[in-house]
Amino acid sequence: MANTSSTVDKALTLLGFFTERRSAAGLSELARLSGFNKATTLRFLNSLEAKGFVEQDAATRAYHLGPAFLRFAQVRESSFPFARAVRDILHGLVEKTGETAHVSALSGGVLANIDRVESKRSNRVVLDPGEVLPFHATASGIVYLAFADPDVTDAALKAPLTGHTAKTITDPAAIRARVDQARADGYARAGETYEDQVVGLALPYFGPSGAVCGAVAVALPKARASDGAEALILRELRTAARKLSAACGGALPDDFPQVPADDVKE
Amino acid sequence: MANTSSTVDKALTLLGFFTERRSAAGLSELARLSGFNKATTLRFLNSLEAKGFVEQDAATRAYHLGPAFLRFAQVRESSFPFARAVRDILHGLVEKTGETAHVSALSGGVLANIDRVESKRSNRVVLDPGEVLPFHATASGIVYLAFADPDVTDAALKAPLTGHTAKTITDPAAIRARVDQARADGYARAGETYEDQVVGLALPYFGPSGAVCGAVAVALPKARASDGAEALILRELRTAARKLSAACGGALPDDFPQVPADDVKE
DNA sequence: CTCAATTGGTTCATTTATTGAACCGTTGGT
DNA sequence: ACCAACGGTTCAATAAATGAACCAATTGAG
Repeated sequence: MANTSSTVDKALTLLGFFTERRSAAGLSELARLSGFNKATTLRFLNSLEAKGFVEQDAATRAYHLGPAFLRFAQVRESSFPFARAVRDILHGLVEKTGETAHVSALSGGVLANIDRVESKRSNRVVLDPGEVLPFHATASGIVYLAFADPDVTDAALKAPLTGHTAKTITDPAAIRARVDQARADGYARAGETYEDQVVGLALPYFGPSGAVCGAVAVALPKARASDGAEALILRELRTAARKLSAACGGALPDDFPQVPADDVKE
Repeated sequence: MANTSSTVDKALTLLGFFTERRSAAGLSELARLSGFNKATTLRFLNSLEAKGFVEQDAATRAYHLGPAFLRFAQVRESSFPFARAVRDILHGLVEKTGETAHVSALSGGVLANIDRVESKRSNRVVLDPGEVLPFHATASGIVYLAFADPDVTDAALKAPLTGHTAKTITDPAAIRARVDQARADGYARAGETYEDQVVGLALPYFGPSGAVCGAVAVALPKARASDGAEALILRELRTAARKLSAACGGALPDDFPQVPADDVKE
């Protein structure tokens, strides 16, 4: 991945520093985060602002994501009504499983949450929309790598693997084993590798060319992760992955593994 | 405004060529539209693609807006839940007036539709989401200019004013008179200046610093544009503009003109 | 079945925009 | 009054953007 070293590339990375937690940031802060010179950062911000990708708060002088995203999200949506489909599918998953569900997609080299619907239970898993999911520490990431281009997988495993909990696996060889397992199983399971007390189950979904687009996952408290519950979730995830692939104009591959055992009653 | 001629600026303008009508475009087409060299255009597209701002269809090789917009729209929304408020307000307007309503915002130097909800009547005005509204030919544009910074207004009137219908006003002085009128009235009306047989009514809404953010408008077929109907619409638009300003963290200015005559019964 | 036109994409010398250290004026804390 | 950190500006040095010419692959007409 490294540095493609194109100016627009750099400018666009600035946008990636805006997250739910840090929804606004000042010039110096962004320069520090990005490693760019302050003058450079400012020029980028001005360009981004001119096109509505960031906005500057007149009072605090801090920058935040601009209204262009509302507009372009609309345009994309009108020709490619994906967000709506995702939303419906997630609601279905939450209703059927009772747990928090989320969908991620590869966007700019990272797997990022596209949308999420939370469980209605009081003890539930909470996720940030737009959150970036580390490949090695989440079920979504593992299952994505399992069906991704080998180059992508290699690149992801070469990157530094940061620990998130005591159980996070950071040995590339061990991750690779999990990835291979996920490819054979057709799903991935992550037990407390990203957040304590949280278990994740994920399936991939595919685009028109048959390439993997992202993952759909359910996250639940470890206490409720019984075999029966997980089997149910995997069954629901499979139909969700199928619908999601359809919404992208794709489909699950013909040789995609049956999920729990084989309860073929479509 | 002219051309700041920064590389990122140029790259970002490519995104503007994707509209509801032209949701995908090939390399040559984009190069033609933008006037950039093919090589340049390709480099831009590659950078944009690397960050998820465009995607390339594997089969047709055409580009379309990427999933990054879904993600960033989410992030922006989570810290600044505007789209949701807009949607609710528009539904309210459509219910009360029976006509198509839309909200626009300045984004990248142009006034672009943020969202729209169509009337349920069979004879209704149809709008494209993400559509760019010409300042001089729409009620939204006029009323925006009326409350915008004088520099912005001057710049907009210096740009070439293209005709859209037989009734489009293209004389800068005449437009300026309309703008001044709109500032005095607190609203703008455009009769068939953008689309034949369509009348538009628009009010501005304001952000935290008291600066105008965009416009909220109702568009209806000329045949239904009776005085009574328009008065009702203006009344509803005013409450919509107030809510919308609140959603931005702003408010209508204290000296904002009362709309129809004065039916003060809040 | 050819020919010509158009497509997406590549190359590389020229040029032009990008870069960053040092700078300025403000602001906010002590 | 001080200092530090802020947002923003300047300008020579330099690295990156540019674009005409060039491929290879489709496409469509005669």
